[in-house]
Amino acid sequence: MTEVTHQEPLRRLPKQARSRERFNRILDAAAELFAEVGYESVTTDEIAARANTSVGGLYRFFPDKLAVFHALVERYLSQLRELFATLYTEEATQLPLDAYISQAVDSFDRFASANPAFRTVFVQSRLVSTEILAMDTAFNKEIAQQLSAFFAAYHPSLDQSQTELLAMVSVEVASALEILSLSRDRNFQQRVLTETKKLLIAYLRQYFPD
Amino acid sequence: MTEVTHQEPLRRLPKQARSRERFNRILDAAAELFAEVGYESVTTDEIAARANTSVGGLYRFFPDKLAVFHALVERYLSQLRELFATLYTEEATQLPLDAYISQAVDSFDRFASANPAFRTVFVQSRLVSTEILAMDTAFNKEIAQQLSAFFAAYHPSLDQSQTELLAMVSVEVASALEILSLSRDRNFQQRVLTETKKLLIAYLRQYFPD
Amino acid sequence: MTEVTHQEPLRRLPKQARSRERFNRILDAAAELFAEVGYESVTTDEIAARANTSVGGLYRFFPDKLAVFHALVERYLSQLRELFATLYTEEATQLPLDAYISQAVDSFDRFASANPAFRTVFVQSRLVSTEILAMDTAFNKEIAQQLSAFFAAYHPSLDQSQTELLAMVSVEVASALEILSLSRDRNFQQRVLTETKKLLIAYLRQYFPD
Amino acid sequence: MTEVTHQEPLRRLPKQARSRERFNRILDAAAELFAEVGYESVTTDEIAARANTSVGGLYRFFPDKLAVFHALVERYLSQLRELFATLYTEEATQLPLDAYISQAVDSFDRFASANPAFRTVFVQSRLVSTEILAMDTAFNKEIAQQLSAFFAAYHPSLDQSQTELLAMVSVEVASALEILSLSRDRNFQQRVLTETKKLLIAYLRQYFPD
DNA sequence: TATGAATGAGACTTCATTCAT
DNA sequence: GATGAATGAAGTCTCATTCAT
Repeated sequence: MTEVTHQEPLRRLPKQARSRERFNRILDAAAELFAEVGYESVTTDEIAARANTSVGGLYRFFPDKLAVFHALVERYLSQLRELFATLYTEEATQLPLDAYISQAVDSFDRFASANPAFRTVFVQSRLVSTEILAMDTAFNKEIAQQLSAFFAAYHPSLDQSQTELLAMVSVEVASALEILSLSRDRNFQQRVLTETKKLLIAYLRQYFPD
Repeated sequence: MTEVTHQEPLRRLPKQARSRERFNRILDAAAELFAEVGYESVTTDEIAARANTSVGGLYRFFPDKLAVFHALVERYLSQLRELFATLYTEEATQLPLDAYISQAVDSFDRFASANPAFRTVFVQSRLVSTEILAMDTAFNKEIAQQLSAFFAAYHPSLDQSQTELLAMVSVEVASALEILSLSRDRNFQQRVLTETKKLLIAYLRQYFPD
Repeated sequence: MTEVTHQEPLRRLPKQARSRERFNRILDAAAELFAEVGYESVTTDEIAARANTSVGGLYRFFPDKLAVFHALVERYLSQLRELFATLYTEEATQLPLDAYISQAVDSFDRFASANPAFRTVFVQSRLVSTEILAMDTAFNKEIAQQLSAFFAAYHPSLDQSQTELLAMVSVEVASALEILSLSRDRNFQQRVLTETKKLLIAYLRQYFPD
Repeated sequence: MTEVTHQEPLRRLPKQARSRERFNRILDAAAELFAEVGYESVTTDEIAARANTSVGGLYRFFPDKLAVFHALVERYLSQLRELFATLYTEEATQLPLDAYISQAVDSFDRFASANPAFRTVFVQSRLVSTEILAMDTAFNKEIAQQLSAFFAAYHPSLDQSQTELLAMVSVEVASALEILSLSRDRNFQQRVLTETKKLLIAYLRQYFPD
């Protein structure tokens, strides 16, 4: 934990295609490395090298190493926000619970498979900076509230604290099993996915009998 | 990640009561600090200071910083092994599923509450050294096999790969929800504990209808 | 101190009016910045920016950062040479000592006031490069010799080593008091100027009684 | 100019003889190097090497490079304060002006000869940090006020602003000529010293005729 | 020709580890 | 055996200089 507060998150937001591409290459490289050996053990030189740039290139975009992590988390967050937005639509509320859960778990799986470093990076948030921990916490609250509102639509008589609890538990479980699934081959992944759905359905059916 | 392979895990296993006590004080200090700021960010001076020793004192027991982490994980592991041993007994097999799960979740909760740094430390294993990752993986496999054998006793017709999957999923879910529970006050912890039991029971009942 | 010896002092002496102007703008910017924060702390980017050019523009005229300092010192030197040339004329020798000193101190004050960075830049010469130190030393010797010749004209019986010493002391004192004067408001500057004249007159009158 | 404000001037004030000696060796090495190539061009590695330590050793005493400069200036300042304290005594006021000036110039010369880096270091104060500039300014004011009080004792009818001006001019001139003297061999130094006395006496006699 | 993005050497600083006391 | 001062490798970041556009 080097710095706790952190101004000036980015040195410049790249507009040119060329710059934008390098910016994202750096974030991709950082994601891999952070997931492989952890934030502190990654050197800025390594990030730059894996992104096919020089350190100087990295520091053109980011004021310091922490800002790279910060930007990476923000990129994940905005992608996830988008993902969840597509899940909580009008029509979704009309689906039977089984179908809805199945679809949600599949969506999340697609995201996590496409972003293998995602979870490992998030798990480090707490340790990297309190500001990033706050981002993470705020995001989780946001998602849980969205999902909670969704549950409330299914079963309006449940009180809010109860739907929020269900939401948190569901998200937590889905995330944990997603990581487990990613630890092995594709066949294993499929089997875990199936169990995740069975588990969530069995659990939530108790609250939403229809 | 400083070193990946690692000989000579301990300089000496302290036999004298005095030594033994200091050894444990160092591990306690390390657990707190690793959980607070992460392995790489903790300095050996800090560990020693919090354990009321000097760096030199630390290096009397541990050949290097990694060995401290290693020893800490081993201490957790042996405690957990003990815990699980009390759970998989002859009599346990006689209990109804509900009662058994409830008891197991409570046991695990007691352990985790008593060892607040436990999970945060484990989460870092992967990143700290491949050797420790291996320890962790081996341990999880061991636990899952024990639990899997247990499940097989409940329902002998399930094949092994299936009981192992159930075991892994159950352990993963229980762990994740335990962390979630520890993130807030005691009231929240109780509510999450209750949900954990409901969730596991609903899930496993599908496989063990009786 | 990056480089100590230094070839190729300038990339090209600009002839075009446009170029000439940019060249001087760079030197002006550099003078300000060197005086504000010192040679090493100034970046070539800052010089270029204050001169309303780009780094590339700067490197079109100067092979490296040191050359900028070098050129700046040379510009000051040639201005000073001109100044002193107007002071050591035939007619000057005819003036009474008081009048002559008064006029010389006033001239020097006009120059220093018009070039506020001048002294701060010179003070750094020693530290920036031995070549520039040499320039500075050579110049001081040159001035002292001119002044010494002048003194000899006033009082032919003094030996050369003595007139040279008088010259060096006089120049040194005038310079030091000029800096002192520049450290405050215009009123203070006037008072110091008056003291400078009184001091030099009192001192030199001992050698040139008439 | 790296830092402008600066907390925590020293990491630890060495009490043990061993430490104290190393502390002073570092300051001596720093003085030489700062005088040779300037604050920014000196590396902490060089300082440590010339002081026969390692960088780490340096950082045991000083939180950063600036603190070394700071401590060096403070050491000079306290030595100078002592020096001036011995000059402005009761008895001194009884001496004839000539004798007093001669003695003061000699004292200052002894100090400057024994601390060859002194003036070059001071000249850089302005550029290194505003805090150090402030120290320097405050010290000069202090000295000028002491000397001014002394002059007032010689000639009570002069107003304060006038005695202060005389004091500043005298100190400035003495310093400048001291540097000039140090630029050559011992014979030259003696000759400049003699001129310094003649100059100050001639100048001040105008104000203190007796 | 002018621009400013890219490079990478090198500076400052930390901290794991050793070892004299 | 215990202490904590000393060492120096290694990491983060800056900035002089180059060069593609």
